[in-house]
Amino acid sequence: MFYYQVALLKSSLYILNYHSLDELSIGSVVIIPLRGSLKDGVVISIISRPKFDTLAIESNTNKYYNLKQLEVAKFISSYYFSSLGEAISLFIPYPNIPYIKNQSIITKKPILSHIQQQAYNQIITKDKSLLFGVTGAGKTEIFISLIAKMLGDGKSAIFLMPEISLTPQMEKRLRIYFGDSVAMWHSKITKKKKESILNGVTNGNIRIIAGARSALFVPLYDIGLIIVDEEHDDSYKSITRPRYNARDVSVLIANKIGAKVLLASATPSVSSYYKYPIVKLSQPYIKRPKDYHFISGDRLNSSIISTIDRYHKAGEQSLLFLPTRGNFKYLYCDSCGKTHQCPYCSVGMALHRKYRHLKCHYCNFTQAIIDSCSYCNHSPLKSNRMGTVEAIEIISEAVKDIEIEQFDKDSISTTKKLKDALKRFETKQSHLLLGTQMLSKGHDYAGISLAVIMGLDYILGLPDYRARERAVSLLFQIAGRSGRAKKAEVLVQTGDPEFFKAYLSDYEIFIRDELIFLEIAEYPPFVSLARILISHKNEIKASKTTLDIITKLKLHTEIEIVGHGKAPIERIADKFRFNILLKSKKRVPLLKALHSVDCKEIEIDMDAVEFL
DNA sequence: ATACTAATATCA
DNA sequence: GATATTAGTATG
Repeated sequence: MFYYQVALLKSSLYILNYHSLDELSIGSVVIIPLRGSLKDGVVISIISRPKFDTLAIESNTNKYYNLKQLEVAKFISSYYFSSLGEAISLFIPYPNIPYIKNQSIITKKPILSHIQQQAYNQIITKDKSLLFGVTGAGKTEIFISLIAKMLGDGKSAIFLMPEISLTPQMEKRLRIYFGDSVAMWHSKITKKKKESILNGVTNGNIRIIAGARSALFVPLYDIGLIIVDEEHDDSYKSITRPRYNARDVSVLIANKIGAKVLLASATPSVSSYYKYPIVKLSQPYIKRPKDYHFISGDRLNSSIISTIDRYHKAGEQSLLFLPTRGNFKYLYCDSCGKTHQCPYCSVGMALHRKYRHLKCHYCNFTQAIIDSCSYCNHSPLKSNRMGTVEAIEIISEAVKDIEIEQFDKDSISTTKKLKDALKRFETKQSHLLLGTQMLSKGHDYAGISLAVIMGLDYILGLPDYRARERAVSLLFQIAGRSGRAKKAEVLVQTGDPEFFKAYLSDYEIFIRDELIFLEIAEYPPFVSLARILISHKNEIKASKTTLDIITKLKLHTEIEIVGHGKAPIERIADKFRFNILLKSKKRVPLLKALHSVDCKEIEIDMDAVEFL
């Protein structure tokens, strides 16, 4: 009889013990009984007979996790505070059949400019590097050359992008060089398609996996290179357990399997700039100067509208960025000043005019539009904050014959809608791209002569130690979308133009300044930072739990409790929320302290990027 | 005392 | 995550 520790897949449960008459290898995916039903588990280790009676493993499957996958999963579970089963579940197991592979594939290669070739030569000698190159400097050709080299060496490669919406465009470019040896992988790929891709991987036809976070966990054979494009993007951080950062885990995996890792961005994160060797790609193909203009205020005012109008009249296309999402508009009362809030969350109910209802963006509670104040009964209610929908209405009214493309999560919900919107813009059927974050995410649009950026002050004011980094990087990303083909104007709305002006010529100057600031203020990358989120239906209980945890944490002298209290969003889905923010010069004591309070009702967010 | 629901503990 | 167990509370 053999006894085993088994981690349960997709379960927050800790490791359980089972027995089997068969000798099973570590990493085997097995079926086990638990409370009368059958579950998937993974054999973690062989143990001697436990003191209690065990149940028998129901059956073995023909899938297994290899030791490297298990090691990485163990790290993820202990560093990001999830169960081992949850961490292993990120990975796709290997099938128990031999891989047919390892032959060298010769592909087409792009022709590199002298500058690109120099960058390539530097990257090829390093196991980790950060490619720092402005938008349009030709990073993609370098990626392709590196991947081609890997295929030539009989290895495979992973290419990560922060968002699914970026994959179609990159797929096109990769297919030109790699044809069917590249496959796209993300959560929207159908089960059937995924099966066929995994087939392709085992029979050696597919050697490159490109896609979002989950692409990192596809069981490729002999991975030689992991590329993390737009590495500064916070979308790489998972907001559900395990709360891992795919960029950081990429570096870890590359280390473990001896692969090369390349991070890349036009606006690298301050922390990656600090941590990794930089390869600069400074000269854009074609140097296009940009004209920056600054205006004050926080509304869509006449000077913004008249500028858009001027460009439209001249037959030029524009882009307008708003910080807040689609229908992010609240109802508020002119008389008592209160905002109409969700009954279950301490956030305003967003007005969705298209569907004529109010919706909570946190718990999806929906109700009909109300017309009098629920506190003082005053009517009518007013709506504030500019949403994309209202901005489009205002501009359509003011600018004659302008066709506007709403470019946000509410309207661009599918790949097809994205493609269609970009197509209309490309063929000049539409003249203005108006949207949120999505506009900043590396979609390629040629021929934009004017970029208008609103709401930077709102971002600067967020309760986040990276607020400045987010604002400046956003400005660079949006500005980078314009002037690909000709000289462009960038209109920036902010109350603090001096702050931004200092950095316009070079993002690196900002990074250096920010590093000095972060070192003095003792924030990452100079310390480790973690957030504990406590949430409970009963506010008193949540508050008490918070204080209990703090008492426990105070026993640990090597960590600092930065602060604690109600979360900026006090209540979500009828649960009261409290935050504790912790930091430590050394990562190990912080992890140790956090493991000492690890309990079920709380969520620990290591290297948190969101503080709401 | 009993019946029901909500909160909590436990699973090998 | 599902479910057995316990605590909590309304009811007669």
